[in-house]
Amino acid sequence: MGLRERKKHRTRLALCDAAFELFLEQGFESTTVDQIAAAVDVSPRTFFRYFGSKEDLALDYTVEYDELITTALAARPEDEPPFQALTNAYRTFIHALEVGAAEDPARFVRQRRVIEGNPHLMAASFARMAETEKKLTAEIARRQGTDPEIDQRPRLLVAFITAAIRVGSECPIEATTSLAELLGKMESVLSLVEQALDPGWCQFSLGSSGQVATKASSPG
Amino acid sequence: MGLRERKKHRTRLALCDAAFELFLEQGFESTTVDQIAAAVDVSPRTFFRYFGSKEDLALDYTVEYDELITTALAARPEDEPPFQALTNAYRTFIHALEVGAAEDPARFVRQRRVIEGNPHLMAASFARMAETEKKLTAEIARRQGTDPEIDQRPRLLVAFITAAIRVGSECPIEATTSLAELLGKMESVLSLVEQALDPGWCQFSLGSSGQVATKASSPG
DNA sequence: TAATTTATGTCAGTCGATGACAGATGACAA
DNA sequence: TTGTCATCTGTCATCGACTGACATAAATTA
Repeated sequence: MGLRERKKHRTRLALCDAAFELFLEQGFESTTVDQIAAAVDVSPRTFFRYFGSKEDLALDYTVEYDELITTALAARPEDEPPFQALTNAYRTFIHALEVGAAEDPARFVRQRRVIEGNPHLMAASFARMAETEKKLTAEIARRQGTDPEIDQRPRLLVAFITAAIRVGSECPIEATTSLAELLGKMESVLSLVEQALDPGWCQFSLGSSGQVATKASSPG
Repeated sequence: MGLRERKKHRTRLALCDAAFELFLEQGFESTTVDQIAAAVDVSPRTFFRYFGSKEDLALDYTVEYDELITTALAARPEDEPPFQALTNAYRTFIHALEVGAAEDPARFVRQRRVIEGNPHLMAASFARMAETEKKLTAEIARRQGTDPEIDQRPRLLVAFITAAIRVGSECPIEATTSLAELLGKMESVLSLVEQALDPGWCQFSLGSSGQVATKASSPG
């Protein structure tokens, strides 16, 4: 890796660090891009060459987590039933979080706290989740051999799982939550989902019941 | 109602109409507040006296729907099991949509299309849903006599229902979907949820199994 | 009609974000 | 080492969303 690339990498990290420090100190909204840029001693214009927006910076790490889940699902055996494949992918995700946080255990919690402290960031993170949902749905539908545009079950099943992820990674702003606590909560919510869903339904496949109830009107 | 109030009401409607017309014509992002204000012949500053933001206008109607669901839940009999209460509240919502759309059947679909055509609006609408979730969760927890901070089941159950609402009201941008089609989809997704969830789990109440698995660490 | 309240317009300014151009700096070949 | 080239960066100008302050115009009430 050349000097140029190393420098870029360093600036990017510096911007992230400075930004999150300021966010935690004075909030997301009241931290200006100018402040962040000044803290790293680059021009505000340069900031936008590294991150498309202030929001992009705050949600930067979520991208890698989304990728983590989608690839984890892709790695599950083809014949694994949809629900098991999804929950296992989620477990892989939790585990990756545990491992990846070795250097800085508070990082994930810190980031979640910044996000949950700001409605705009919450909103944006939901929207990203929606993108991930699309990918997961496509993969489940492919495995089951159904068309996700017609059969709503893959879509709904994925929505259940991501609902669990959301609930599991909620992180009250007041109380000082540790990563261990948060991971524990994620595990427990995951097991709640496993209790909640009808195991028969979750093993739906092409031709099983429930297939029809999707399009209301006749096709033209 | 005095002249002043009537005038205000009229301006508000005019702003909404003009805005949505422009949104559908040229997109949400590329429609400026100045354009909307000009179309109604008010100053841009006045626009912001009616709506906190351009986004607020686009999501204006969602507020009333959120209220609809929460009050529908509150109206369910106290002894109705949580899941039934939620699904019935959702049915009430669908029905209200059907009735309320009598004058302008395309309105709901039009609004959904504007929202789903723009990531920012999608994001914001998720965030509002999250607020509604909080209220619903509080109500379910109250009925079941559990603490939503400790027992994650009300939270998760509500998240399932709102997941269903999200999936049900998704409205592909390309295809021209009618309100009837959309309502039909909502109904069918609702019945899918009823099939998917374990009826036993959904009747959880204080002291039933599943209660413990929520907090990971010891209580201090 | 006079006094009071309230909605609106104007103006100035902040902040996020983008395009255009010029200068600085690292990469690479001769 | 030197010169060329690609790329990074700063500066400047600009747009659009949004806000506070103040003055004016209109509606409400006495």
